[in-house]
Amino acid sequence: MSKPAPSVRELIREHYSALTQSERKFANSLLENYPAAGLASITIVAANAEVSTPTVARMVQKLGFKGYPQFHQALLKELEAQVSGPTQRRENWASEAPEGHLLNRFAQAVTDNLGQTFSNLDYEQFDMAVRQLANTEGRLYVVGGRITRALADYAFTHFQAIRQRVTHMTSSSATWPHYVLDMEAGDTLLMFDVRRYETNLQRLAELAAERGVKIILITDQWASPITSVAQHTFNCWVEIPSAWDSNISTMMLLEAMIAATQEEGWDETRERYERLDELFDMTRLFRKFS
Amino acid sequence: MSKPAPSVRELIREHYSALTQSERKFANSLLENYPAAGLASITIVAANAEVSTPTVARMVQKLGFKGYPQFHQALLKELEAQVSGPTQRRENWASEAPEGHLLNRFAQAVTDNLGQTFSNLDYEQFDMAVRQLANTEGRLYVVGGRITRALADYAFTHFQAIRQRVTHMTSSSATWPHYVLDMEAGDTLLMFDVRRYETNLQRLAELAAERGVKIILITDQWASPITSVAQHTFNCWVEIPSAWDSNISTMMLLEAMIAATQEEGWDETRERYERLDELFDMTRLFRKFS
DNA sequence: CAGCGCGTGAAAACATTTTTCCAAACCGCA
DNA sequence: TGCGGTTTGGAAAAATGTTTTCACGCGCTG
Repeated sequence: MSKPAPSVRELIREHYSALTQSERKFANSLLENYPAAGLASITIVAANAEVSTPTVARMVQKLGFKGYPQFHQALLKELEAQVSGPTQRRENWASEAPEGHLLNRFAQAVTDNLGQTFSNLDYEQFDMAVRQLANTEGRLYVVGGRITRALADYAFTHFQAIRQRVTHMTSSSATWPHYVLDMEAGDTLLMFDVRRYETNLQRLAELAAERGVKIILITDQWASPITSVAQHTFNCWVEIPSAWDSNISTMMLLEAMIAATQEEGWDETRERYERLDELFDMTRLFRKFS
Repeated sequence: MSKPAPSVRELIREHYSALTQSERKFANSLLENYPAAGLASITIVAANAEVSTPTVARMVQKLGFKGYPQFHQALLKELEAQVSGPTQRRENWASEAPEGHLLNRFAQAVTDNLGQTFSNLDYEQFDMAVRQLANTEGRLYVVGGRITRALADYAFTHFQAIRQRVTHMTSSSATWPHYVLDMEAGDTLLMFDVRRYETNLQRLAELAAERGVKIILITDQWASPITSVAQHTFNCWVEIPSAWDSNISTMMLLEAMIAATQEEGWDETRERYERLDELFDMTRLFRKFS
C-alpha cells in the first residue's frame, strides 16, 4: 500500500456523520475503550455496546471493511503495531502528533494546571461557596474582566437556567453603579479576575462588599487584590507556553461550581430546568441523544 | 484471580519439554513473531507454521487451555495489557475532598473527556485549520450557539488580539444575513455547535459554504450536522454527570488553536500584540507578575 | 522383520461466528 | 393521527473456524 492505512479511529471519525444512532452507540463504546472493545467476536462486541449484531456488521461495512473479520484484523494490526512500534506512547494524553508538536506541549501544560488547581482547592470553601450560589433569597450577580467576560457570560447562561434572580453585569463598567445601587446584604457577587487585574473590578468589589454583598472570587494562582474583600477565593492555575493565560482550569472550576449548585438545589430547580428544556425542545431540529 | 496469570510465552517454555516435534515447530514460529503469529484463526496460524490444525489444537491444550479460542483470548489480553498499561495510568487529580464528592467525580469526568478529545484529535487537520485561521487575507468570522456563544466570544477576544479582520457574529441570528452578504471565498468561519444543534447555525453554515467560505467546526463527540459542509471538524468530548454538557475540552481545543495560530503567524503579529499590550498597560493599575 | 505405539494430518463432524433477510418499531412530516 | 422512509434486531442461512476421528507412516523393540 502506498498510503498508510487510516486507523479505525480515523475511519470512525470520518464516517461518523453517516452513522445511525445505534451505530454511533457502538462507535462510542468502541472509542471509549479503544481498541479492546472491538477485539472480541461480533456477537460479544455487539452485546457489550448493547446493540444487535447486524448493526455492528452494517457499520463496519460503512467504514469500508468487507466484513467484521476484516475490521477485527485491522484493529489487531493497529494494536500490534503499537506494541512493536518505536516508542511506547508517552504516558500523557499524547495525541498522534509528533513529539514536540504544540498540541503535546499544550496538553502537558493543561494537565499541570488542572492538577495544581485541583490539589489547591479547598473543598469546604467550595461547598460553602456553592451553598451561597444556590441560595435564591438574594440575587446573584456575575461579572468578569476583559478576557474573563466570556466566562462570566458562560456562568450566567448556566445559572440562569438553574436558578432565578441572576444578573450578568455587562462588561461596560459605566453601567456598574446602577447595579450596585440595587445590591443588598445577602446578595451574591460572582467575580472573575485574572491577571492584568482590573481597577474597575476592584472598585466594584469594594462597593459591593460595603453593601454587605458576599463576594465569590475566581482568580489566578497569583490572586487578584479583590481577595481581601471576598468571602471565598478560588485560585486557578493558568500558565501555558504562550503570551496569554489559559482559562481552562478556570472554566473547570466554574463548571464544577455550576454542577454542584445544580445538585444542591436540584429538588427545587429540577422543575424549572425541565420547563426550560421543553421550551428549547419546541424549537429544536435535532434530537438529543438518549 | 489471585496469581498473575502466566504469559503464554512462559507457558510455552514451561511445557516445552513435553511438546512433540511439530508442536515445537509451531511454538518456535510463535515465539519468533510473538504474539502476532498467534492472533489469527487456528487454520491460518497452523498454515504459517507449516503444521496441521490438530497439532496446534493439541498443543494449546497441553499448555493448559481448554481450546484454541481460550488461547487466542489469552494472547489478546496480553497484548492489550501491554498497550494500555503505561498509558492508562491516569493522573489522579483528586482534591482532598471525600471519595464521592462531586469535585472528584467531576475531575474524573473531565480527565476522561480531555483524554478522549486529545486522542481523537487529528493533528494534521489541526495544523491545516490553524493555517487557515492564521491566514489574514480573508476575514475570520466567529459564531456560536446558545451555550457556546461564550466560547465564540472568548475566541473572538483572543483572535482579535492576534490578527486583524476578525468579526464576532452576535448570537442574534436575525443579523446573520447581513454578515453573509459580505462573506467572500477565502474567508473563514469558525463555528461552535454542540448538541441541541441549532437549525439556525446549520442554515448559516450552508449559506456560507455556498459562498466559498471555509468552515472550521468545533462540535461534540456526536458531531453536529454541519460536519457535512465544514472543511475541518473537531470533536470534543463533553459528557459529565450532569444535565448539561461540559465545555472544558471544547475550551481546551479552542485555546490550543489560538496558541497555535499565534505561533504560526508570530513574526507578523508580534508587533501588533505588543502594541495592544502597551495600550492595556497604560490603563492598568497593578503590575503583571514576573 | 513383524508388531507395537506414538505422532501426524486429511477429512468429517461439530460449534461458532458472520451475514442476510425480513418484519416490526421508530421517526419526521404532513 | 396516519403515511413513507429509515432504522433496528430476531432469526435463519451461510460461512468460517474448531475439534474429533481415524488411518497412515514412522521408528523403535523384541
